Amino acid sequence: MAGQRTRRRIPEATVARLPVYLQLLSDQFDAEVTNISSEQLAALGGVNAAKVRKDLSYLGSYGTRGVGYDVEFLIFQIKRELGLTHDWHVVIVGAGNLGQALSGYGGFGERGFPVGGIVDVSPDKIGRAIGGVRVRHVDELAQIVQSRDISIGVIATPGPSAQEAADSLVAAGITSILNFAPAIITAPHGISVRKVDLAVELQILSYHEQRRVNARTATTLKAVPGQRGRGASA
Amino acid sequence: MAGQRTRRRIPEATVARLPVYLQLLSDQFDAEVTNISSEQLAALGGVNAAKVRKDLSYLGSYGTRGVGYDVEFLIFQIKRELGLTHDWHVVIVGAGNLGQALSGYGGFGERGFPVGGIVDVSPDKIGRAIGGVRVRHVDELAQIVQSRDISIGVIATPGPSAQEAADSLVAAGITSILNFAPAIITAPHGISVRKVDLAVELQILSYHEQRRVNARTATTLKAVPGQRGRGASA
DNA sequence: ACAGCTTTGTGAAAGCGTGCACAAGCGTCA
DNA sequence: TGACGCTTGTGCACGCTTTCACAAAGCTGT
Repeated sequence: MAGQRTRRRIPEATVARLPVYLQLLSDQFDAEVTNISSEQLAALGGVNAAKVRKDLSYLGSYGTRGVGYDVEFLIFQIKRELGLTHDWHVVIVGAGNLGQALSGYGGFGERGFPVGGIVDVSPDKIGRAIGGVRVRHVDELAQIVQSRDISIGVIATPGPSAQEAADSLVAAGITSILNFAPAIITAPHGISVRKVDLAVELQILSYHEQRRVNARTATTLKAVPGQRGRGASA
Repeated sequence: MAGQRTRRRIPEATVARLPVYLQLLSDQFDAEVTNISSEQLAALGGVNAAKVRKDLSYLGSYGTRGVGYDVEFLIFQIKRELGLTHDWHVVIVGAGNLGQALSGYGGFGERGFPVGGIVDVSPDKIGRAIGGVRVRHVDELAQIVQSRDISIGVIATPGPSAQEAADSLVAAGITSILNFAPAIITAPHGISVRKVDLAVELQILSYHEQRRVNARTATTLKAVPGQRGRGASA
């Protein structure tokens, strides 16, 4: 029965891992592997096997004890659960460096998210074609969204314009937003928002590098005495 | 590696939020706000005020009760903790679509992570200049890394080449890797690895869209909207 | 049919992260 | 100087996530 899909709620942490399993399984499928155990899949993904099994168990009991999982069938089930049985067109707001980079990079279309439109406000960007898609004015957003039944918007504007872009997307009828701009945006309840900030990722790495350096100098100096309180090292 | 440093360890979840606070505080500083309360900062970031205070408390006791935090001082402390008191050059492996997009996008340099080099294996890419940096052969990686004292590498190759790229980076002396390729890579213990997969983010959004659609068709039977978005409220 | 080996699916425990609630501390003003 | 109002810093409880451990279940060979 088809109506069973909404009954179980999949934890957010699991949802975030399903695409990874899908990726790994697709690689295996291409390598003509037809069956895989949770242990093998865990090794490929660098995670714990029990976690893999628990994650997959949210989809249903699709494994065979003593054998493992059928690769092709599991791929199908994950795709179904993630809603990847059809393409989702996306619309990109912002045709600057980042927007051009994102739409020029073919990765979206290849993975089931073709670019259905790009909009900007700047007259000297409108009309240009990027990655085969013509840049249109942001006022046409609602029309673009409706004509292609688009529900996912990508924000690739500069930080200060991000909230405005989000408001436009919501007004146009978008229900999910992927925000690449370095700014926090707010959206009405019921709209899914995710943020990817390339600089933030680098800053997190920087923190670990920083600690590495600190640890190294601290080891050289051996135990630094005193320094009571905090914020001593400058 | 020597025994675990007992210097205060900041939880990973907090480390991931510090760059966000930094961003917000910088905006406030530009707007000439000199003092801010945890409540205000929380509102800007769409998070809980207690979380903000707890996060900031890992840096030290830099707030003033009854008053709040000094914006400029807090910016400095976060930067210090994240190791952002100086620029970190990065080297990009892969000069294809994604690599070109990343280095052409000025966002890295602006935020303290200038591109110190780009390498590829393809002869027809080597020698070309992208975003002011000349593409060199991957064999020159170690030399590039050492001459500029680079410790962060960015992988922008196709998925199948990602592990090879990672191995090259590690061999060249890199200690942190940001992986944009759609593949899981493994690195020796002690190397920090982070993965950003644009398609994965979209797939997570797709899951929520999928549920929305299912929920809508199911509302004919049940009147439970059960909406769960991410991100902030106003 | 059964013994032995493999692997799943899942309770239960342990580990983290989040948010509440409040005492402690600081500034202000009479 | 003392009382009052505001905000930080943090103990504690709760909920989500991860990991362990093992019974249930399937396959193979005798």
